[in-house]
Amino acid sequence: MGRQPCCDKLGVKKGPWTAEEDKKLINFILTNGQCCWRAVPKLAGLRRCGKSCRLRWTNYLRPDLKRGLLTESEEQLVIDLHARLGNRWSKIASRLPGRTDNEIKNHWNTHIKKKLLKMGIDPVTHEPLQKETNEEKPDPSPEPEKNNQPAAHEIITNGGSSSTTSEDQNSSTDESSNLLLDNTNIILDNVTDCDPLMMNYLLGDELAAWDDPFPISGGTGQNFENILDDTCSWLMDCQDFGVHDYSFNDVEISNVMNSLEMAVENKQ
DNA sequence: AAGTAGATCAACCGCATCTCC
DNA sequence: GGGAGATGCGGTTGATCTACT
Repeated sequence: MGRQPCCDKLGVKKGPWTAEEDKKLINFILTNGQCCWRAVPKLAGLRRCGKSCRLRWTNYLRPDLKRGLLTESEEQLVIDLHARLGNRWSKIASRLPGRTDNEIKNHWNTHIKKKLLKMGIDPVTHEPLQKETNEEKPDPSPEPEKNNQPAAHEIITNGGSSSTTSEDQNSSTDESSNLLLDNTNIILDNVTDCDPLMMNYLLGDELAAWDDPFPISGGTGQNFENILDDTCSWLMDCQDFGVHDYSFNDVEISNVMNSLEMAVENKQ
């Protein structure tokens, strides 16, 4: 005897979320926190499956999300991380505060991939594309040193002047970590428009708070307070978040504001 | 102004792993 | 320890938007 299925599929709505549904989900999670997603639709009065609710929350409604295109520094970071981690978008996203794996994946496929191809870099291997494209099947054991073009993350992060070679990508984890650190420092040097979250990431050892950015399952809201730092005046800035679109009434907004203020006070 | 093609991105699907019974 | 559901992840789809003809 296992558990009950996540959703019975019957009567479960699909497709784009409406403002009303968003509002219900936001209200529910603000009140109850993230517990078991399977129970969320029922408790929140949504005709959605838990999976869909989780996705909607993590990819779109989460208050700690940044909106808009990735900055140049974020893009550089994505390229660098992708060179090391491959298509592990969630791992990459965990290094970019306020960004979701879906967002990064989309951005990669629509922007970065093209950019790299334009630069003559294979977005999969991060190695320079073989010029002899007439040879569909290159040497099965190509020697990267033959091509003097630097790899993608070198061009992006080091302006192509790095001494990093393709061998580094196959080196030990420690070496990779050091390289990442080096590149991160370079990025840091070049970052001029870095926002606090980005700085937090770049300067901190690990972004502990972002490992579990909104985990109210324990009911303490401890980390929720963390995201209330200067960067997350998300509800205070309702236009950006689009709260008005959800037709919160004054009382609802007031309740949320009070909660936020209390959390801020507790933190101080 | 209308039609078409390409770009974008939210959401879904299916698989892998984790967790619970 | 094994089976089954829950959750998370990556790939893909398709609706919508934008640019171009």
